[in-house]
Amino acid sequence: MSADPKSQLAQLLRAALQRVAPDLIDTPVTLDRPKQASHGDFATNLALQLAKPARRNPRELASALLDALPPSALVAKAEVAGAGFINFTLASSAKTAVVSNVLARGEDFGRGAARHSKVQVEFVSANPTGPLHVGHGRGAAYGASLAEVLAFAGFDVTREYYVNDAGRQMDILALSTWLRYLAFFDIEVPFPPNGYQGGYVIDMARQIVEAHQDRYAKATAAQVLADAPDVEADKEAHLDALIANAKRLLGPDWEYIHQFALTEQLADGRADLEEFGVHFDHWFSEKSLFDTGLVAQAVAELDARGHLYVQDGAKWFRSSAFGDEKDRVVQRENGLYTYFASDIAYHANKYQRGFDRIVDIWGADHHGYIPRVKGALVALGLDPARLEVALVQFAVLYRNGQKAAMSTRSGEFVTLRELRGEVGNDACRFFYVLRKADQHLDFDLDLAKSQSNENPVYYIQYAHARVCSVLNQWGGEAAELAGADLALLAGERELALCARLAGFPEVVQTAAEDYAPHQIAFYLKDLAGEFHSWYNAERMLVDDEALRLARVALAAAVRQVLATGLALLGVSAPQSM
RNA sequence: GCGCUUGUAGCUCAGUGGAUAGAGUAUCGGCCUCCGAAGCCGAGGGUCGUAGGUUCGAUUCCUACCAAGCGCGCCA
Repeated sequence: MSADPKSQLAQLLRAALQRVAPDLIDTPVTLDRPKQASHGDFATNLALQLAKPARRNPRELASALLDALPPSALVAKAEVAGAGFINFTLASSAKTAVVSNVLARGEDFGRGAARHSKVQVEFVSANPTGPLHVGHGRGAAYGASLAEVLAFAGFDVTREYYVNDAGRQMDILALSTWLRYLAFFDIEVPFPPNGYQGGYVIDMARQIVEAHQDRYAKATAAQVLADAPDVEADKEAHLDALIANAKRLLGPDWEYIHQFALTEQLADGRADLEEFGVHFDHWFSEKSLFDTGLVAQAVAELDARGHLYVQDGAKWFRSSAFGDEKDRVVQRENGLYTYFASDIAYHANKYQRGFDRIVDIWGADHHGYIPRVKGALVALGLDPARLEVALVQFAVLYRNGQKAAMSTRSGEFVTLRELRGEVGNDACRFFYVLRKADQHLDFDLDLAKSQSNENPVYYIQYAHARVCSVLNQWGGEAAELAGADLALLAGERELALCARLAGFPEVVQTAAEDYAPHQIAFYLKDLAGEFHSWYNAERMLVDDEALRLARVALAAAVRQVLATGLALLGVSAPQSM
């Protein structure tokens, strides 16, 4: 069979359209899978679409189309229904053919044709200033699943993590680490309230003590606090003064502390993500953009194109001319580039690397940032349509029915590691992608922990394990299944399962187009449900040899698609559980 | 105040310019001498935020309003 039933049907309809209304041949032919079984396997509203331009009664048009439909062994029944729908019921053989198709293609069933289109997906990109928390977890799960789905749909995908290793936040982490280190030598500087409070900072300080003893402790508390504004008056200025003092007092050693903290946190995050099944092809350093001069270059390019102006000593990008609500600073009065400037350079660099499509996955609180980045791209003469920003709402944690505070600086957060440890990687990955990314996610910790066995992921995994168990008891060779007489799969549930399997490639494509891996999750729930239903209603390992082979073949096909789909979501497909 | 997003069953959420709007959970009632009961079958539960508009047809698209979340720094 050269094409799937859906596209064959569409071709038949176009032929009928050519004969009934040749002047309206451009009317798009759409085929839906009706919700109700009584409406057949596919339905089209073609006649309803044609009714107005053709100025004819839709039901009359529908029957004219039916009369003009070329005969095909594919269609068992075709009828006009409702206001003017045409409902098709496929021949059983056309429905069951999917079983042999799945078994023949194996893990490639559902894979889209290679598109030679390079897509970059950038996600997580959390500041390496502390452990990843549950909010990052959602971005990680979403990004990783989306990247898998895009790759499976046929795109050439690159996964990237943008490391913010150049900014003030890293300085704050380095300072925090050093202050904790000094405390080991009784040099007590009151810890700034806006420093990083987490215990991991103390751990890093201890490591430095163990490796280098008092080497970095040649300072007094008074020196560290010299000329710093009062914390109460301005805690940010206070913090900046401490950072400046630390840099001066430590000299070249500051770089060591800074680098140590960065390396440590990056390695920790990386290990965390790897354990979560989230892999990256590239770790792109923000600092490298400065070292290679790309930031200065991007700003100079904007300047050369006449999109910058100086006001109050700072350089502004005229982003309001490109749809942003106001202009933005790219270089501060003190000469330092803003984060926005390095982000412009970063995105210009993404374009230079030749990606056909660039997907940025951001926290939804950054939505206001989109117009200025796209504006900068336009200003640089780049096509903004190639950049797509997918927003992920933060997960709001609930503990004991209360919203849990979540702040990296205060150290009050639930880490991704904790969550994974208590809920399990599979349930975690699945739970995260079980809803649309741009929807708020209420993550009830108590529920997730206490009722983790009720997570729907087990429902799907259980279906997979059940098939595996049956296959084991059947004991035959996979090759035998190719000889199954699929015509014996005539039950209502069996045909429904076949139809569901046949829909998998479409689900993959729409999930990729909509950046919506949750569609895979819902599909798998449906597939598992229909399998469980069939399993309870019919026995597979029956005495009749031919029937047994046909049913085992169907079960094996279900197992394959469950395994493929779960893999796209980064969830394991256990043989037993 | 302006902008973006969201409002669907008690709760958590899918869904779609089409036909009688779905699932999980919770509640109630059934199903293991038979391939795994982490399962299945059934029941109840809805003005799809409100009001207009476009359409043969709107829960879906448009407008206004109401409510919630987020964003409006020479922070990142």
